[in-house]
Amino acid sequence: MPELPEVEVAARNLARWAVGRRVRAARAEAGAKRILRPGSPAALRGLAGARVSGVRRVGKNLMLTLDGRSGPIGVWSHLGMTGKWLRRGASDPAPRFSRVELDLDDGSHLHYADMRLFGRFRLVPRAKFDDVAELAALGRDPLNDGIDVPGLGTRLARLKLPIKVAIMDQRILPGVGNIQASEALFRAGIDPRRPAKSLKPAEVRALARGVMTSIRYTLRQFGKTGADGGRTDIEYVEEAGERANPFLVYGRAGAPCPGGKHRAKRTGTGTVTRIVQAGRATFFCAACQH
DNA sequence: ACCCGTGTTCGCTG
DNA sequence: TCAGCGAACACGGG
Repeated sequence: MPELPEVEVAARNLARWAVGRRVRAARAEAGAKRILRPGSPAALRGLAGARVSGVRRVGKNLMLTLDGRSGPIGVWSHLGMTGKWLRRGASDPAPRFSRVELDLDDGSHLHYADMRLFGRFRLVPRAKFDDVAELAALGRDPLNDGIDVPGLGTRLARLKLPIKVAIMDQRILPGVGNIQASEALFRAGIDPRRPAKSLKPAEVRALARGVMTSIRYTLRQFGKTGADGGRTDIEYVEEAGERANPFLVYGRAGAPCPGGKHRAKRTGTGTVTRIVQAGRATFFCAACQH
C-alpha cells in the first residue's frame, strides 16, 4: 500500500538491511519483465559484487546507490500499487509474488514482491538519477525537505482542476497519493472538489499542515508492532493482521464524521461521503469541509 | 459474476 | 496545445 509513509518505511528497512552489504547475486522471476522495462533480467547480473552504499527516497520513489567494480550503479525502485520489499533468511522460501531477489553477503535475501506488476525496478547507469525523466520531474519531498508553502500556493493558483486531484500530482506534492490526499484535505477542512486556484493563502497553509500531519500520523501507525507480536521490524499496516483502518475518513463512507481536533468546523452533523474524482475514490465530510 | 483497488501512462475528445 | 476522461495494465479480495 505504498504512498509516501509506506515508501519511507521501505527506505528505512532497506537502509538497515542492505547499506554496507555486498550483493552476491541478483535475479528476476520470469514474470518480472514488465517491472524491469526497458531493462532485462540478464542485466541484473551487473549488480553481482556491488556494495550498497545508500538508500534515498523522494516521494514514492526509492533510489539505491551501489559501488560496483566499474563505478556506481543506481537502482530506481517504485512500488506501484502492490509492491513491497521483504527480507528473508538464507533458507527461507521466497515470498509470494517475489519478482526480484538480491542475495546479500550476510546470507539474507531481499525480495521485491509485487502482485499486480505495476512497480518498477530499473538499473540507472552510473547512478545518474537525474537522467531518469520520471525522477527529474518530481518536486521537493514533503518529509525530507518540508513544504514550500508560498511555492505551493503559486503552483495551485494556476490550476483549475479539483484540489484533491492537484495535490496528487507528483510534480506538486511528491508522495501524496489517494489516501493522503483525502486525509490531508479533511484535516485542513477543505472541500476536495474546489478548484485548486480558489484556495486562499490561509487555506494553502492549512493544507500544507494537513499533509504533514497526515504523513507523520500514518508513519507512526506503521511503526507499531504487528498483531503477531514480538516483531521489531517496521511493518506495513496491512501485515499487522486484524488492525482496524487507522484513517480518519479514507475507506469510511457512511461513518459519522470523526470530528474532534481534526474537524475544522464543529457542525456535529457530518457523515463521511464517498465520491469519485478523476476515476479515484475521495472521502470527505461535506459538513465540515468547505 | 460483478465491483473495487494505497499508481501511472496512454490515447481520445473538445 | 492543453485540460479532462476513461481505459489499460494484472491480479486478488469482498
